Amino acid sequence: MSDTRNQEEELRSLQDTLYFIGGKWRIPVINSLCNGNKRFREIERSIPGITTRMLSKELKEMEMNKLVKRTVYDDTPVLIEYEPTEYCHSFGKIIQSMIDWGREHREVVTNKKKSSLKK
Amino acid sequence: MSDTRNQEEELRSLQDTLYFIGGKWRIPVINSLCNGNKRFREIERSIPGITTRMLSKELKEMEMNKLVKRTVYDDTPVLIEYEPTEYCHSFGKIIQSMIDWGREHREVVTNKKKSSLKK
DNA sequence: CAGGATCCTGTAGGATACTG
DNA sequence: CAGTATCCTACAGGATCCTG
Repeated sequence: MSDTRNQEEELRSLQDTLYFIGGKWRIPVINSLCNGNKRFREIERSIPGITTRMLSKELKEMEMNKLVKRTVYDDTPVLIEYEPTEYCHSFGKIIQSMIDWGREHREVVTNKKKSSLKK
Repeated sequence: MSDTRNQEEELRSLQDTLYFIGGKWRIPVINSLCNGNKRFREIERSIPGITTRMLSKELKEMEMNKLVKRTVYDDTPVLIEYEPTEYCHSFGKIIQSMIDWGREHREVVTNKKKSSLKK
């Protein structure tokens, strides 16, 4: 119950979450799924810049980690749908607050981008 | 006002925030500062694994971006203090929800780590 | 204590082309 | 449509040692 212990535990929880977020695309993909996109191309189009390779990897990992459910309907042509699990949705609140924060601080962040590393 | 436009705007805000989070250490550093750590070594010790090089870079960037205020008190030996700005604090809520999420999903995330990529 | 300077490497992730 | 397969590289970030 010492303060140090508390901070350690906080930090661990925090780093778990950071680890979970992982790469560049995890969050946008979760967001897209939570917005109702289900088909591979549909998700792809909703995230400008992502490549099929990256999306494919993300979805595979997310399936392994029970973040999405992949369903194959095989009427020809094959139809495949991805759906976010509850676990996935549980992350939605954080994403929403990230969106809000980003919106609120648009200018600041934008300025930062501009002045980034110019020598 | 179309739905697509909204989603685009959401995504932009989200990616701004993600960009802001940036590297591996930004969030832990903000967290440490918000927990009241002020001295370089103090911050360093509160974040196991970080190197002086990384902390130094983070703090410098954060100062440039008005996330911290650096104050030099020059009684010998020189004393230096870092303090989070309001802007920095504004990110605190998100960090807190990350901590909560991480805590709540500890097992899941932990299992994920273990089973990560073993062929 | 508060950092700076160097050297080095892994790997995330981009580009591109192909398949059933 | 729904992905796989290759090839390739920039750069984030680790390890180490040094300085005022």
